Amino acid sequence: MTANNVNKNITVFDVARQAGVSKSTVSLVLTESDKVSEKSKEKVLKAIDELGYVYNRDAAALRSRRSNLVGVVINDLTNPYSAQLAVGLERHIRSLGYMSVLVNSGEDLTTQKQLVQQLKEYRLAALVICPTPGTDAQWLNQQIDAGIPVIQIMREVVGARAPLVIPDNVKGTSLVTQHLLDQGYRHLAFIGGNESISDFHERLAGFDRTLLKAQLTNLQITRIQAPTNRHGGRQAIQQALQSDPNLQAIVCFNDVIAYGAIEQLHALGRIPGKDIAVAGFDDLEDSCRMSPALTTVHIDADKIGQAVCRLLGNKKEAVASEGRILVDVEFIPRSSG
Amino acid sequence: MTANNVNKNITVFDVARQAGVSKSTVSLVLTESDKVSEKSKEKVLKAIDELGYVYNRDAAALRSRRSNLVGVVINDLTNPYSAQLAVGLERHIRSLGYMSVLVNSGEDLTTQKQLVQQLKEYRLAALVICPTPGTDAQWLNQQIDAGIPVIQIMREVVGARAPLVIPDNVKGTSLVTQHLLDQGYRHLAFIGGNESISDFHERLAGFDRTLLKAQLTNLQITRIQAPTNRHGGRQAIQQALQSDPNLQAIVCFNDVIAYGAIEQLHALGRIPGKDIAVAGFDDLEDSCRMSPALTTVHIDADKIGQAVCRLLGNKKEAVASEGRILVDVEFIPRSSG
DNA sequence: GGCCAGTTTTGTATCCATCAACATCACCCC
DNA sequence: GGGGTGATGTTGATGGATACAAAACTGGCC
Repeated sequence: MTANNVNKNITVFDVARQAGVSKSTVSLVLTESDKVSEKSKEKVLKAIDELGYVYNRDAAALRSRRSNLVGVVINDLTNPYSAQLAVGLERHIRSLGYMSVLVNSGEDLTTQKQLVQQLKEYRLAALVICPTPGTDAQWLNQQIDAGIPVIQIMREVVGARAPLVIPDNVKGTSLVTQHLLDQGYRHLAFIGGNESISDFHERLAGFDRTLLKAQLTNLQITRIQAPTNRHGGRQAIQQALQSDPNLQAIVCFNDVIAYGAIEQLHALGRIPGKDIAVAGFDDLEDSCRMSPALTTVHIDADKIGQAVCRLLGNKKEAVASEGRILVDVEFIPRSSG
Repeated sequence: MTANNVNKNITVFDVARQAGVSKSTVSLVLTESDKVSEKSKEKVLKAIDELGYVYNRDAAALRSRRSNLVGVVINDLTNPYSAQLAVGLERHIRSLGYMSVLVNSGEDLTTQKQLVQQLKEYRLAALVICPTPGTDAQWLNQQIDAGIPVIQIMREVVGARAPLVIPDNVKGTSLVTQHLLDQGYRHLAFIGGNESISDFHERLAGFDRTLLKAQLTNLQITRIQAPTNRHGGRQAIQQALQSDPNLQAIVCFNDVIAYGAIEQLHALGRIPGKDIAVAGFDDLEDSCRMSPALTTVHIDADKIGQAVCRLLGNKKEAVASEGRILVDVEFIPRSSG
């Protein structure tokens, strides 16, 4: 009653008293409203600093019926590209004043469902999801109907009413394939990936269409699916060589597959980039530094982050105006192919 | 006033009415208290299901003055071991009923500070941090004093009053070094890492002490620090070979450094595991599958997760009883050394 | 002084689950 | 029968910020 209560938290009320304004004004400053004069704002900020006040997000979220958390569901954080993407997304989301809650579905449908169910309890500002194979459009639409703004990235769930941010996969593999054809290679393979994800179809389509358009008669083409990790790459190239011993060039579903392929070629005593051309997709940080440096397609994780932020910022408008953002990619020829 | 208000959220009150109990009882069920009869519990769960009630964490956190969020600050998510660790941690933390908020400091001190400041606004249940080099013990202690239970992992900030979970680094490199000595190698190098982090000192200590204990007179030892990525490994081995052209065996600070070293050796036409032995530390997923398979030290990310959870569970007791949990490591000899 | 339109500020109700303290109940013991 | 004991259940106040509407300023002008 008399002594200053040590155990009590400092609230907007204390700040208001210290600054000589009402708590509403403090709240306006905290939410960066422009309806507050420079003078009041300064007084409030000074008081906040003096008291060491810490904003209470729980109380804010309770009243405003929405937190500033953005759920980010990544399919597989142990995949280097996903990690790179997650880091970029997190930074961008934070720069918008949101906090990202990064979770990993591990490509497991049940885990993904549980995660989203749990995330809902936080009244997310938005949900960014790189959907696991087999994700149900109806389920995703349910989440949207429940009031969560959903943004799909990297992979498309057909029929979902959520805006989408993906790299231009078709363009990427088209450029790679054309490059290899231009060098005179006619025995080509596409290895890695899995038909249950949309980007596989797109990347393969870029490959196939380019071959078709070239109208060459002496082509020999091999296609091998494989798990998206190094080991998958190793196995796939083994299979591809079995199916076509005169293989000249390999388009890999992504860089990790390419890493595996290159390792396996080394082990077989064949020199990648010389005996056989290898190209990837993603342009991981290591790809430019390995030997041989990997020919690949650069996806700018930063641009993906920016696109997601554009959608986050737009809120309403976004869904209607930009249902699908295609992020440009860049072909990077290096010594491996 | 009369019609059912469509826009209104379903709350514990609605559930209580549907189940024919009070809202406190519903709350008890939600917090999994054992002070509620099986019969009431069933009624409540049925009502929750029927109404499609979603728990509101914000309200809960506001009243209970603590959220169920656990902040996880990782130093560098693009490092594969960190990613592996983060995934393991996240899974464990979730299994305890908490939600992990994964953020990436990118080894940047200012970012780390900002992140923690932001995380504080959520009244974290705990903060798990893999501290960036240069982290100030006093700053960390301030956070603890502010009421956040802090757990350090992988790296130690000397003077911080936070419990610590680290792998047995000394044992790891000791075993590696002894193994190399046993094979008769006398020209050894330790490459990679940086003296501003505690694990570097520990791993180097394991190396040095083992050499000392061996009491050999014909040793030639090289030590090269380098950034912890593949490129660092490539550069470091280049330097090491310059300093000792007859190098026989290399102890790498971690697997990523070893990957770089192996690549560079390949490029120089020297066969790792045959011309020169290479060993790593971490045992990344790829390490057992590459060629040559990498001799390394296995750190079980799961065990780290378990140890962290033990600390999370204990609350009070933990800090006193288990200030420092040393997670056992396992030496894995393979063909690279 | 009074009035206007626009900008700032303030008072009050509200968001929803939890806590503390208090009822209730069945059961048993002396 | 009085009252103790332990398990369940309930009431009412509470946590800290924001939404909303109403009030209090602005400065200019009749």
